[in-house]
Amino acid sequence: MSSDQAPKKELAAVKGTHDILPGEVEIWQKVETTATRLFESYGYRELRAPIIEHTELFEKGTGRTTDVVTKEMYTFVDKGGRSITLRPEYTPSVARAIVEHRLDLLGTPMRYYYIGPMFHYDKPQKGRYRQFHQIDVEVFAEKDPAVDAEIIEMADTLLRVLGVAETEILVNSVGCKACRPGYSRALRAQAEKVRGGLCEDCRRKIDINPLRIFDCKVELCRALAKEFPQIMEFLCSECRDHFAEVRKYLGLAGIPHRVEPNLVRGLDYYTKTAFEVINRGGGQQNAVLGGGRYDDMMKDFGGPDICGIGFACGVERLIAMLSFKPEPRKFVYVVHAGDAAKAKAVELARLFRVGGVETLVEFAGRGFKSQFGRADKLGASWVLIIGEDELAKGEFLLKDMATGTQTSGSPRVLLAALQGRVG
RNA sequence: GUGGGUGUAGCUCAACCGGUUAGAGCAUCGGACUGUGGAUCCGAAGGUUGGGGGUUCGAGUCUCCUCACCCACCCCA
Repeated sequence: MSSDQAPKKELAAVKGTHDILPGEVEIWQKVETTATRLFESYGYRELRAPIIEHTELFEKGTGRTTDVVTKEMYTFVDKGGRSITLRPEYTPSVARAIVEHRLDLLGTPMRYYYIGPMFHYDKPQKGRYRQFHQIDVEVFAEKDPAVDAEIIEMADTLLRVLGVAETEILVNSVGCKACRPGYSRALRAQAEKVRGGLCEDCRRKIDINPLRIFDCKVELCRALAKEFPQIMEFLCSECRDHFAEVRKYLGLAGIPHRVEPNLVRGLDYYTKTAFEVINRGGGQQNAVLGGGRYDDMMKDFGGPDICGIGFACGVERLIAMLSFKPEPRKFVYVVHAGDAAKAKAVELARLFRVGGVETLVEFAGRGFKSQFGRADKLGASWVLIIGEDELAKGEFLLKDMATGTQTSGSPRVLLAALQGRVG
């Protein structure tokens, strides 16, 4: 019946998902290779986890009370009766892999990165898609604040190397199990006093998670929140020292940042350091990167007591800020006419490719003129000409499309000339 | 999940107050031009006006439903 009503529906991409076509995919490749090289230079290694996990992993890891878990997961029952979820975030998968493979006993640094798709069942809008992509970085078993600064430095460097401007790094500490309850109580008490002035959502937040009142965009709420106690005054000495050290190392690294006492994270597991990179010029979905420390997550969901810290960067949001124009490719277009020339075209193209030269052969059977037109339109740097004369001589013409000059020579001579000129 | 906006050719857009066969530019393909690109000229192809119902003698136009996209709330990277 759906096919009667909307015959084209099955031929369209699923709502909130997108094809990344040639022309745009080069930007993705640039971002991916840049991030990969950068992270590897810090000693981080790629850890690839499956796209699907047991639903329970996110319920325990991300948190049963979070919006992500309660209403935004792609969850289904597989044929074996298991509840399976398309990962909404990556951190729980890495934690799971560590426990499953006892990576903590290997003695190797537990510094991992990954770039791949995540899934949220949300209503799509700008900067928010059902399948989106994240660059994810995680460090485990490093409780030293210097590592907090290290990954913030990596995040900042990634953005700078990619040429992203107009961003700002916000940092905060959200405390720990020892000190945050006290702060929550103080916050709740203060919020209760001004309950009548708060919006409906914020009144609900008073009981659930008063810290999230700081996220509200309603003018009056923001004004009232300014008078609320600040977490810095409530941090225990350990958290206070930790935060001071993070800032010290950020300062030594020359990383500009702003302490934002109202910065809170959406996921339950964060402790101590929380940070975010926002796009100043961006619209509503202006958080391009966010993360923090989660020292209790592993233990809380039944694993070993290993602390962690990490961040996730939204690739779509990152790319939206890029003005990067990919370099035009340098390649050879082979013009050929006749069966013998076609066979020779295939042979020489193979030779060129082995020699590291990108070479395109088409078989549409066009005339010479039309083939040159194709080569021009596709942006070929050179045209290799294979016709009867060339076949007879065993020497072929190579035309430089920019200058129009043609040189004749054996395939190996021509290849050698090209090899010096391809990037 | 809740609101608002927009859907016409591959792309960007026309089409009066509801009125004949829904047009143009770009792109595509072909020809002028049978071994040499960008230009020019000529031609062709391309559409169930997102889909479905309703009103009407007549709907791209009005109306309802639906789908998709965009924007905001919400959430978050």
